[in-house]
Amino acid sequence: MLTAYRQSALLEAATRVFGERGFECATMDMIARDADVAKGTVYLYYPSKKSIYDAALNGGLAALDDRTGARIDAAATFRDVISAFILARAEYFLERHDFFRMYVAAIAQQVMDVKARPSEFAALVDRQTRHLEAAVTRAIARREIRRVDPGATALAIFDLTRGLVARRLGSDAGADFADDSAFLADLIWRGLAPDDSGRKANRRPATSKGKRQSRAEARPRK
Amino acid sequence: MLTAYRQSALLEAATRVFGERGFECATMDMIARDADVAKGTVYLYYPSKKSIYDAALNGGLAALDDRTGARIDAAATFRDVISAFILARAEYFLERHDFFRMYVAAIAQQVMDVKARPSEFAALVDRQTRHLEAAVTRAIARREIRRVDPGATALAIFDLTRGLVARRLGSDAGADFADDSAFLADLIWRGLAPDDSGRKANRRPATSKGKRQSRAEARPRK
Amino acid sequence: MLTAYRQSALLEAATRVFGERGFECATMDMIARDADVAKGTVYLYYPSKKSIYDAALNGGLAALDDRTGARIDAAATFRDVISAFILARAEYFLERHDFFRMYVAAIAQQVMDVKARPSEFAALVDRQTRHLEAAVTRAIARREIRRVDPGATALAIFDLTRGLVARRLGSDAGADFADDSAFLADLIWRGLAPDDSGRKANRRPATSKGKRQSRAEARPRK
Amino acid sequence: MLTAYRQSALLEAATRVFGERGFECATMDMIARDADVAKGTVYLYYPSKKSIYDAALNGGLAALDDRTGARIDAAATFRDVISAFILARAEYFLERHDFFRMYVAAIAQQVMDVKARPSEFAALVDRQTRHLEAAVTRAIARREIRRVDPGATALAIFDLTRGLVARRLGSDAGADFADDSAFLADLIWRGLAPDDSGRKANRRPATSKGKRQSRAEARPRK
DNA sequence: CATGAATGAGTTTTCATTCAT
DNA sequence: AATGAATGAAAACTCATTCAT
Repeated sequence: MLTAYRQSALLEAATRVFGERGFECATMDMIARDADVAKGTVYLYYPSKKSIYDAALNGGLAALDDRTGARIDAAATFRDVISAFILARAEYFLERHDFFRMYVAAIAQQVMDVKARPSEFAALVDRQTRHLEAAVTRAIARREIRRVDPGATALAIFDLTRGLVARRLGSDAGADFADDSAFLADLIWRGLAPDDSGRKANRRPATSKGKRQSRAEARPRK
Repeated sequence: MLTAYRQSALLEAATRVFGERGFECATMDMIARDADVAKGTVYLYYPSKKSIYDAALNGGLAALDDRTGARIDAAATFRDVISAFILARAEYFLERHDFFRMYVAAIAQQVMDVKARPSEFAALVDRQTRHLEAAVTRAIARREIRRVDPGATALAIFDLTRGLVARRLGSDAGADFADDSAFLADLIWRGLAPDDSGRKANRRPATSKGKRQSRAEARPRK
Repeated sequence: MLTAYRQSALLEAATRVFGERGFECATMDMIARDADVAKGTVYLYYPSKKSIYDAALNGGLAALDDRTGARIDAAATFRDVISAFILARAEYFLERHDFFRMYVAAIAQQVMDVKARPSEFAALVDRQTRHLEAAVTRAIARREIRRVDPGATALAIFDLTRGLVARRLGSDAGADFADDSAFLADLIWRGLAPDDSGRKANRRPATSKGKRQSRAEARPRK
Repeated sequence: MLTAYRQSALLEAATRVFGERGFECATMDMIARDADVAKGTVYLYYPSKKSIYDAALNGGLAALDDRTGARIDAAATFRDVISAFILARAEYFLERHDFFRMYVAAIAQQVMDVKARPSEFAALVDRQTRHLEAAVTRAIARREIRRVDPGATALAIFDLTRGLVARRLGSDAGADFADDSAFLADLIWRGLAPDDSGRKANRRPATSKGKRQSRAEARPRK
């Protein structure tokens, strides 16, 4: 159906425009023009500005999630999981600059709306770390890494990845991206190494066990 | 002078309003009302919405910088530097929720405006990691930590701190904040431990030396 | 022919929709949906929104007129004419709420458009009182009632009927409708009784003779 | 205060525009232009199109009510009450054509919105017949007129007046207005005359007593 | 210095009408 | 004949900014 084509063309246009100007500064007219249709046509497919925004954001996020999840599952060791997570996300975002911008803005928005009711976006963001968290748990069980809080660890990897991508997008170059991601993967891997033999730099044997709530973007699990 | 008083009252009001609604959704009227002056009065002190926004943002950022810098300088060991950085920033932000929200939105905005000209804000953000970067360099020289890229390391710590605070602000709880920050400090510290004796989890001796540009929020220094 | 069927189905749908929402708030889409055809199809039968509106309005009005005329003609005495007029109209409107709403709105609209060119609607409304007016004239000739201005009298009966129906439609009850219509018929009948013998409440022997223009909804006949 | 001046100038402009085009077709821009202010200025005084409409309608209605009430109270006999009611209203409306048009449209609208919740407008319309109804009740007690349903009677007078004015506004002339109103007053007066001696045209001694709900525009009293 | 009324450009959204299929 | 996707003009409402007092 042509409808499907229009729908996705509009979503792409919306991602472009929202990514470049942000929700408030984007206008429906810009989106329409970008998609080469008249303003009214956009409303044939999405009933409001908010709805096309949500569709673009959640759609992109779901795709990201699939990709990340698949890569994590394909990783043999936890060392590979870390790299897989960082690289999968970084690659996805680097392919889709505009979507990344929307994404960052949406995360920021979430921090703003303190009392926001649990949105689909929040749920998707949450899912993002879930996979990683599960991998951390498995790695602990396999003694690949020391006993750490899986949630906090997943979030740390998540935050580092986000920072990495943000910086890469800002700078024109992408040359030393491999170095940077390798550095982060290495940093985490070392930071999670099991407490063996005589290590000095090793206080606080981990964090307390009671804390499992620290969630992706901080929303309690339910 | 009364002028100074007004100026700062307006800045506080602006921080409150911008923090709660974001730049676009905040109105000059809200700010004026919050500061208990007439709308026109705001324009006596700041020539535009953007200008009062910038003043509020940069003012808060400068204060944060001072505080962070002082705490870092007071730290004896690098282990303490890490904690000092995380705690100084977290405390500042937790005291000033509204400012943190402005800050996060501003960072996001920066990611959005790809072609943004170097702003004062960008410069200030940059300065934030400078102090930390210098501390990393010193720690390497003192053999406290292994040879890593100081810039990348500083940014990693920076990103982790930001994520920590964002999560803390989102959730109502603040109980396990100490745990979380300790976990992160520990993770980094371990991750930076010198390569001694027989450690296994240790590939890639560091990252290449040529890369010093990876900057806070990624803009090349000028 | 199917064409005729479609045409009348559309008219019914239009009456329903216009009656419920008014001309401005009704949309062609609603009418099409109500008639179970596509939007474009409506335009195959009526060239514009206004035209389908007019067709629905004038069609309903013509039917009303036929019905009222027949009932008046069947009445033996003028007393019966009054009742026939009131009841014929009231019954018709009560059967077709939506049409009555259209009708009322159209009357109001006519009052609004001061400079409106003589419309078909105006002519039809005019015809409504003509029959009644003729009956009044005959009744006067037969000495059933005193010498009154037939036009003014017909309009008075017309107005009272309209008010009665409007009130009946607004309230849910329909119980005391018979009472109300009887009351009105009686009021008029008494008001028109010939000046005989010793009646006291009887000043001003009628109204002047020159005035025949007072027309239904006030437009001079042409 | 200038504010009061603006407020009433806007109300006048609104009455003019709403009276000429109706609620839907009137635009805020027209009102603003008519009042010689910018579009935004209207919103300084009235928060929405609906609100300025309501203010204009209810304001005009309240003034009408005051005027009518005063005139009725000043009437000595019930014969005078009838004339007073008709004339007071007719004069008011003839002075304010635009308001009358708004009024008629509002009444029509009420018929449309079957399920409309009791509006201020409905209450004001109701009040209009209350005064008259009370006068009818008094007249019955004084044996000036026969025993009729006061509510129904008041509404009949109300409807006749409305019809009269509507017709007068439509036609250019106003010449025979005195005649017409006198005719109506006479018609009603005769129709209400007490049942004395030997009158023929007199069936149904009035209407049943149980029916007091028939309300102006049909809303039950409370 | 302070005020707050006034402005009007700019945004979202609706819907009658057209026209290719 | 019938469809329904596309159009774009029009309208309510917002708000940064100005300026007379």
